[in-house]
Amino acid sequence: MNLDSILTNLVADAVKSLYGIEPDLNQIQIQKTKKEFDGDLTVVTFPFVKAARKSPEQTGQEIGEYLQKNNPIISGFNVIKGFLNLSISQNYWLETLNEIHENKKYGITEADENSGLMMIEYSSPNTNKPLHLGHIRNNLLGHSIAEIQKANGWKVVKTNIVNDRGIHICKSMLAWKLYGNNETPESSGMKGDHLVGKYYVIFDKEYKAEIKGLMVKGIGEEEAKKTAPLILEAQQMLLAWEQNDPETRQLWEMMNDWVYAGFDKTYQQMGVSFDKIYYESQTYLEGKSEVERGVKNGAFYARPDGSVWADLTAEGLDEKLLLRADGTSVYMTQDIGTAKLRYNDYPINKMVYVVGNEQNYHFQVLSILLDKLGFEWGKSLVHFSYGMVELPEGKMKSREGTVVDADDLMTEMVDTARETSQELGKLDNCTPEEIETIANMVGLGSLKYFILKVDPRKSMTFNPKESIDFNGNTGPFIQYTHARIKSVLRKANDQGIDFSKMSGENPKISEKESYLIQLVTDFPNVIRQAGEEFSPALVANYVYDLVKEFNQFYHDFSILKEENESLKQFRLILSETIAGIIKTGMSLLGIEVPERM
RNA sequence: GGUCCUGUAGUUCAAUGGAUAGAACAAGUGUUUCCUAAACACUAGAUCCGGGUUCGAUUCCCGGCGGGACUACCA
Repeated sequence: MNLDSILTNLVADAVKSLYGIEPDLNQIQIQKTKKEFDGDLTVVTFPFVKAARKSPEQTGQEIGEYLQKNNPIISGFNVIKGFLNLSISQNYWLETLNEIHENKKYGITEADENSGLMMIEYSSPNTNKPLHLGHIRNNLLGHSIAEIQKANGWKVVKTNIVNDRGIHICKSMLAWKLYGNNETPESSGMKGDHLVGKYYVIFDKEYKAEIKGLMVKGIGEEEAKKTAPLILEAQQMLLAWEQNDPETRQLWEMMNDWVYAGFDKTYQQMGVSFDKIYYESQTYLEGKSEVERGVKNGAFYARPDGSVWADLTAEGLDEKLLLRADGTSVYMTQDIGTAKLRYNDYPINKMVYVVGNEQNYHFQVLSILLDKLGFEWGKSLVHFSYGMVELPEGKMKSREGTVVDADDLMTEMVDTARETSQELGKLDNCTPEEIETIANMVGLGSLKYFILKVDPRKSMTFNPKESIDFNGNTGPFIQYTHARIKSVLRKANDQGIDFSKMSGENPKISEKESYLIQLVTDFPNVIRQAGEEFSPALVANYVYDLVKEFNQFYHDFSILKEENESLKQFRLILSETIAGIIKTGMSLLGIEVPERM
């Protein structure tokens, strides 16, 4: 039982016995005492003033006296206006720290056979171009949410739905066929996803030229877009693909394989992985048959031209296309099929889609459609919707070449980390392998932390220059603190100091130190809340807060020089505990922390 | 037009309805006989506007104003 709930019950008892009313537990607010006041925890007494029929000061005084008299963990109190500041006894803090220190999995709830299964879909790339900065946010959020939910006792299946078919990949294929001269990743030395992306850009360029040419001839823009030979040919290709045309299929498989090899490298460097990958080429037919079933039972309707629609006007939405007039499926059709397959494959209790907020409408519709089709889980799907990543100059636009490529960015971050380390002489005693490992941890840690510390719902600005900063609220700052703590612990070990647990008399600890223990006790709550709110940012900001507080303490005291043995022992235990929390917390963000740097 | 999201220091981010709205970066000033100076300390700076609910509102409600997304036979 944590301190908050202990205190809540104590205060409830106090109010009951003093004023004869049973307070609503929600009314009892326990919060950390602000630094400028004495005490550890604060009870807000305004809600009881009416029942007490006394001033806030008197009410606080009475409750404080009652608490101190009746419970040994309250060592003192003071009252300021409606705030009752309580001091918690040192013994309580020391015992708590000991318990936490002994618990190697502190804050983590492991899944057991009764745990629910959560499927988390993230990444979901198209196979026509490499991953960019937007995908990075998606991947990092997806991976981190999976880790956080695991830490909350869920069984988690991470999944990726690869959009490997459709008009977009036909565009790359067509351009490669027309202009590619049989170029391959081997012949060009390019990473496969980048090579395919190159042809996607070429298609776009040539297509635009055709549109322009048609418009010169006096054809309207809309008409030109629809009738340009390249787009007609791409559409033809999609049809040929759906009809299993061998040549088209072969080209498609070859180019997709290039892309997958490229993606694998990117995922590996980013440190994300999947338990199960679905391909739309394998799920879209399932969607088609589901849609046809919907037409039969009246959930959807066909128009004279053969296209199939869902009428959602009753739900306050528009009509939604589900199958084109030519019988090909659209995005929504595929998501219906994929959902069905997934629920056939796994006993899913909760389905989470990590997809950008530009698709809020899509998932609103998907939820309704699945419900209409009779899937009882349709209504309860979670769209974990995150905001866009923008650059200081504005939005990323592939046309204007302002897209930040994922591979380039990661390389740049690691390079910068390596250079900075070397400039500072940090890695002078390391082997080249060690230098690489640390540069990777720091460079990627910097990038990941920069992105994950922001509330996912908000759109964020990514400034490449600032993200490589290693000071302040950054990944490297946290990693650095961890490395320093580890360094102290190593030296203590070398000196033969035993800090496996407290022994001897309890030392007298400072207010700063009890505050640190208090922060430590928050960790499990932070994990729980981060899981409920789907917010890695809560974990990130908590860890930073802990590290910052610790750093201040760390510089005011000299741990190893401390004369008092029990105090030295206590400080080492506190340090080790905090290092453990930093490591666990950062691992929930998918960030590694080095032992030295 | 409709639906949804969002507005906090110069900038990037915080703040279950609670005390004097916190950090970081950028600017300025200090601190290395010391466990790692990728650090620490100090100085200056903000809730878009107007109502309402409340003992108390950055937070909740209503109305403006600003920014964004969606409202495709693209995925």
